[in-house]
Amino acid sequence: MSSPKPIDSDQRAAHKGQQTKAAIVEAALGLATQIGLEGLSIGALAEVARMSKSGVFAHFGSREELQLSVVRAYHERFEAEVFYPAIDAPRGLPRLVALFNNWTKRTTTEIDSGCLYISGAAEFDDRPGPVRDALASSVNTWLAAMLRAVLQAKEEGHLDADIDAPQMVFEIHGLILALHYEARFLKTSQSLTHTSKGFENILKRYGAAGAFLKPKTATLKPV
Amino acid sequence: MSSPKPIDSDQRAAHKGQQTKAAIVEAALGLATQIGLEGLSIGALAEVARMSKSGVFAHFGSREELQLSVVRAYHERFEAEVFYPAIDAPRGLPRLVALFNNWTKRTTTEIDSGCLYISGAAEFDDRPGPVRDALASSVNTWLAAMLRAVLQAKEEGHLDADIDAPQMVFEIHGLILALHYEARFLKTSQSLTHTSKGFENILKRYGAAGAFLKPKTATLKPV
DNA sequence: TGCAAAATAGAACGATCGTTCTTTTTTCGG
DNA sequence: CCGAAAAAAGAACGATCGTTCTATTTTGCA
Repeated sequence: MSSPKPIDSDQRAAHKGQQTKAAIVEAALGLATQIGLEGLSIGALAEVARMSKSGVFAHFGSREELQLSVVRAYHERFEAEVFYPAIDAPRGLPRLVALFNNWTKRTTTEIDSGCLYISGAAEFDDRPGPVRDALASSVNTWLAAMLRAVLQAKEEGHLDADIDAPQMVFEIHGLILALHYEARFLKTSQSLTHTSKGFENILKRYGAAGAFLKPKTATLKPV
Repeated sequence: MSSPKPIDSDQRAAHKGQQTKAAIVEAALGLATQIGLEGLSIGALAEVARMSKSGVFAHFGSREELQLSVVRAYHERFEAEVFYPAIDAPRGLPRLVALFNNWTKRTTTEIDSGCLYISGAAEFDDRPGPVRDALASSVNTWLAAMLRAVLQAKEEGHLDADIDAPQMVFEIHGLILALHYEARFLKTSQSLTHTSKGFENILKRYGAAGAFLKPKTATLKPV
């Protein structure tokens, strides 16, 4: 019908509005990981972004849509930082280990900033709506990826054939949650060590041969 | 000096003010576990308690003091429900198992209401102040009790002599956190089963003989 | 039973919240 | 480089927040 509209919904040839919107979401992501999605206020965000309240608001139309944008941005970042780098590792146990190590590394980084999937779960655990759905969907996607990695490690013979894969993912998830809790809230110093050791224990119990853990100070020893 | 003042700081011969204050804290506890300590507003609390805002406020003098009262009340309840019933169990592994089972049971109950130690950690993890201190102190007290139970089980010979006790407590803590997260937020159905199985796995790995887990449907089988 | 003290209510405050509306500024293709 | 469209700013709204002050009601001992 009309003249060629800009089809780009993301980066390329981005108009001014899309650029500043991305910058706002970036700032909002920083605020939300620190003070939570619920604590994220448009006024405070405008101050950080050096804009007017209404200028910020216009990009989203509602606070809920802003929160959804933040969740989506966090999801993308999590994918790019934890998931994608790990699928370079060989299918099976190496990939599972890579996923866990990336997850641990990211959680360790987030000791200062906070994890949106954890703070968001606490804030929205009985507050139905699109934000809760988006958060839960992201987390479930990630846990499903972990489950897939475990199942593949089983198929490849890197783990015992009779293991309960969801059980293993649950235990791994617990390690990460304990790491975040004790390191960020309780400021326990040994949390990272406990997490690594806990993962080793899990691997052993589920039949992984050898030490597959790859701390950043040690070299990887393949089987 | 003066005439005999009422020495009672708690229940006995409580004046009207202390009674209603207890009732307010009770209501506040219910609100806070659902919507969080930060979400707890005096207006909403007054409505639940069927009182005026200022009437509620007068009992605490500040919102922060109200939050502290809620944390203290939660601590007492946690102690009464999880800790004290377990010290009836024999020192060593039975007591450790009892502590864990009580913890799990309480967390399961809290799937509908929420755990203040978990939501509070997410809300106050980088918000310094008395509320954060009170929360962290309570949690540390509880984790120290768990550590003590593990050490005693080691002394009694119920666990291997060379185990890393803080490591074991960390892993157990992870199970509870994963139970709360997956059951309350993700609404995963198998969470409780995964928690029990995870505890069995931990017990085995740390050298506990026999099945010490005591689910409510099965009978306890002592060694 | 009377009366001071304690407890509760009521009204109002400044601040901040999300949102709407209007106006001004900036962008960018013809 | 002009002018329509997009983007940003500004002001104001009703609501709610924690808190303060004053007035009213209730309590409980002498």
